[in-house]
Amino acid sequence: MFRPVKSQMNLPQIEEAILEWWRSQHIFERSVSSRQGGPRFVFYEGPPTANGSPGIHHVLARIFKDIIPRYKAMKGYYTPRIAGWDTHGLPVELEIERELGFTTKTEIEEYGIDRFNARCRESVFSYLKEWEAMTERIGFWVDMKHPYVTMENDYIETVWWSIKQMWDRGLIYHGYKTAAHCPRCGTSLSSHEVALGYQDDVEDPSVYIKFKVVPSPISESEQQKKLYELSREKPTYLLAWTTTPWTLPGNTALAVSADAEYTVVEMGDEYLILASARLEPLGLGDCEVLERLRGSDLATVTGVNYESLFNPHEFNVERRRPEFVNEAGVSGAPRLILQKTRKNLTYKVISADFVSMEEGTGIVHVAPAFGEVDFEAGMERGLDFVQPVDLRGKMTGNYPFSGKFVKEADPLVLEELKKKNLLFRSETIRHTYPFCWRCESPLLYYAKQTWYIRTTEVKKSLLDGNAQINWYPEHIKDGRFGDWLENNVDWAFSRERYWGTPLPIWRCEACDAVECVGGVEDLKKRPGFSGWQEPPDLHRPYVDEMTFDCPQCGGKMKRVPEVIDCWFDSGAMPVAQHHYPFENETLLEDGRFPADYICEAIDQTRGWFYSLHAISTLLFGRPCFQNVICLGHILDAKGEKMSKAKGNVIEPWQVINKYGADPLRWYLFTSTSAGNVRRFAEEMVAEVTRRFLLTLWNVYSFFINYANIDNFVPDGKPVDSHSELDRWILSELNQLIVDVDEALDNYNPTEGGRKIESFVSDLSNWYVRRSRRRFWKSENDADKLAAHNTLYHCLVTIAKLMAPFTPFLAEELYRNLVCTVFPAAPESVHLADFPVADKDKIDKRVMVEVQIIKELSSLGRAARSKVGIKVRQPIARMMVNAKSEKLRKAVSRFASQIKEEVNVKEIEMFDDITRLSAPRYAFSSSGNLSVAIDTQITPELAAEGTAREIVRRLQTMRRAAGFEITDHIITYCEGDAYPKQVMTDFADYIKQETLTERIIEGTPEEGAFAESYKLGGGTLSLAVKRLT
RNA sequence: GGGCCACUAGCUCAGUUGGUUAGAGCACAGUCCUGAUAAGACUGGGGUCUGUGGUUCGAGUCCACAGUGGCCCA
Repeated sequence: MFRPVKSQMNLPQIEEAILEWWRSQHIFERSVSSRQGGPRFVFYEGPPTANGSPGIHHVLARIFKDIIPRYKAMKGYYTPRIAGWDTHGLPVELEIERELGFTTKTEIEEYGIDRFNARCRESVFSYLKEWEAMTERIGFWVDMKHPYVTMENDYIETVWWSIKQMWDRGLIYHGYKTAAHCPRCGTSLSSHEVALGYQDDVEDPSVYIKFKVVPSPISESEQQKKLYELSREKPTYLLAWTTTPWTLPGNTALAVSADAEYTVVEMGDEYLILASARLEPLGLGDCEVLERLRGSDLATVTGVNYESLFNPHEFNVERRRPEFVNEAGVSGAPRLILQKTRKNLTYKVISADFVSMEEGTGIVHVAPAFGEVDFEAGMERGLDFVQPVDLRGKMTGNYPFSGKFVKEADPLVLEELKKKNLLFRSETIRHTYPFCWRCESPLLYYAKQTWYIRTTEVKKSLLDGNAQINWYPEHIKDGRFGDWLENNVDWAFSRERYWGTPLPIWRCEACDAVECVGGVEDLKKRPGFSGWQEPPDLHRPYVDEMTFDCPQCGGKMKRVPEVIDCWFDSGAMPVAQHHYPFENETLLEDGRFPADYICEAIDQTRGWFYSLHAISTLLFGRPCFQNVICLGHILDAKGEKMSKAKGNVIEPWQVINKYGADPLRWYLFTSTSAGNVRRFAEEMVAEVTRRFLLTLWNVYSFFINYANIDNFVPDGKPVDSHSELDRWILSELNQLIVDVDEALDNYNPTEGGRKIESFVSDLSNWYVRRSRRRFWKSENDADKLAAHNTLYHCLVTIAKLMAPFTPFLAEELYRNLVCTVFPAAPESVHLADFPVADKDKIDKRVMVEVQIIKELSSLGRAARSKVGIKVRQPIARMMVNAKSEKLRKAVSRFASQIKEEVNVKEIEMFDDITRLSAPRYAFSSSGNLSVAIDTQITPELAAEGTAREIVRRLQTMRRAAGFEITDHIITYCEGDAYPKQVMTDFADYIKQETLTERIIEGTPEEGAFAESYKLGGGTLSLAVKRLT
């Protein structure tokens, strides 16, 4: 006996009960341990930060992470899943800064790095409980009792080890990077933060500056020679444009486009040089043209020289020049070497591909201290580096505008240039400019020293490794991810912050020698080591206290101040989660590396996907994940990004509490492909529940109902039925197993889920619909048993197929269908094996035939509806055009099905259906199928129709009266002659269909449920009374 | 400014290697069916397959350009 089931379903309640049962029976742990000895399937969890509430996008990622290992476990793979938490990084610090009301780093340092970091440490798990609750509630099975945590000493130690590996191979260097810098907060901003603060319509100066050409007799072309002559005739100027006058003291080059044409024009007593294409836009089209030349004539090896606008030496500002020199232990790092004082300082014209002809003059002012392209050009060409602005945004040196904030210096700089007759034109412009998202100060691009990992060294290896990875969707591989790798630049991985893995590099205070430390023992055994504290904490400020003696000069070595990018932390998880190589030395050989599967959203191409791949390639020369599902983002129902400000954020708990986790899971799996952007609408979760989950539930409750009525007990043997209907659904079922297995094997839950949906629709709307009578009939014969067995087998198989998708519902079905009757069976569907298709049962022929039969039935119903004959009214015959042998066979095999479905007495094949005549026949056709129905209703057929009408009324009354399906009744009737006659003529039929023991003519007894109807042209009063 | 993805019915999505009249579900209207069903069936309205060119005997599908939206980078 199965546990009785109602046709209503309260999923949230069922799910909570199953969660409780899973917990108490340790089903997750056993689903892993029971497959020990099987092949390994390795999943890596990309660690979320637990200092914010999990959102709907986290649910999406976590269920896609979940489904594949669940499937693999059922396929016999040993698949432990370790949870992880990302605990470092700027977002954590910003949260604490906000709490403390800090806006500058000075405030943090005054507060104390120890206290600050202690607060960070506390805060990272502030939402841990909620994350754990959510993770469990949505059925993401992952070991949260033994997670890896990026801030733990062991984890940090492995990160140090991995950095040391790179260091030893010369892959780490100290270089420069241009970053957006907030002068008020005194810190660099990450690109994400910069993106938060763009403002449109910012008014800035738009000025044209004249740079005076120094005549040089050294010429490399005719044009250059001409230029020399011109510049001796009259003062000649290169005209450049800028919106940031305060950067002009830092100018050390002018850039032109090599292929573009430039013109020398006459302007009163002087000559100007600018791009020919910019003459008209600047209103200089009428000037007299003296010479035309190419950019490459200006930017020759020696270059046209021009006078420095502000010679830094005159204003007490340093002039440096990049040189590639070997710092002790650090190879090939560019350093900026101080240059000697020089009078009459001149700079060169260079050519560069960033020169635009769309704005300005076609000659670009280059200041390597400000701006990324400027800086890169400076490094490449060895340009001078002049930095006249400090980190607070104030002009240094002793310029007339020294001490002023850059924006305030702008007009003063222009005033100076005007005095020197170097200002050609001064206007203003409105454009987009970034501001600090916290304090709204204008951001300054500023070149700073940063530690780099030379990833470009292994670029080929990165690309080769990527070629071995299966990306879902595929286009990410050569698209977004492949492009990112193709354009690889060295990884600037240090951060001037506090709460992060400290960079394990120590520098000698005396001789500047640097050493990299690869672990705690490595550190402690250094000569003269001191500063260790118990219990150890490898974070700042404690690690900053640890010092040792310089092996070069014996001086004191102190750690450099930087921490590392938290993306490096998470990217090191394949080794760091196991504290490799300090523990688990066999990690690389014992099957725990690389991962078979990872899954995150698309933004991780430059985040975790990259950091994993880069670190693995750097350390081991091969990728650390083989298959990856890359999810698209979730937008709201209107296609807009969810944000707290817009108030369109979906709260996952609300959806789960209302509908349950499985409907949400099913919706997310099947609504669109994993890689697509998706719009989330709560109503769609409701729809999926109604359309699919409830349909399945009702098939299930239908089965339980009748199985219990008949005391059906499955025997566990393969179903062998002679019924064409059974053979059809079993064929479909086995095909479904093949399809779902293949879809999940190809990391495509969407495809697999949709196949299941379509099967369940067939099962409910054709198999059960067409089999109702077989379950309902009173004899317990072989056909009924076959029907029970077939439906049972279908439901059990679906439960197993759906287990990875909807683990709760699948469990509920499985526990009742299987565990109640087979005590020896695995007690959870998640401990069961994934179904294996019996391919012999797949019969394409029968599948095609049923398709035809369904279509013919539709046509029959359509023809009836055209002439207004209700389906309840039997008709004499339906003609089917007999176009092919295949069709004839299908019809003959399934004739009884069509007859019932269309409610027709006979099916006949007819060669030329068009010879039948209207109005006797009504036609309907679609594609190459057509049917005709006989519309003539004989009195016999009419009476039968009336009988069916009576049965229908009685059934409705039974239900309205609240009787059970199996209740037997007495039926009373009184009324006009015709309906009463029908009741008499069809008494047996009516009694059988409505479980009526006796039909009594006359007034019903007290307490009977009574109603009156107009039927067959007369009135009939009916009443039903339950027999006790 | 560059790259990637998407765009098919009011909404959510299918649409195989280019090949009959572009489909499904939801929603809407009418009719029917029903002792598993919160369902289902039939009919109907609703489509310049984002647009413009091109390749082809033939384009929703392939190519180019443009537009809109999303993401990433600058």
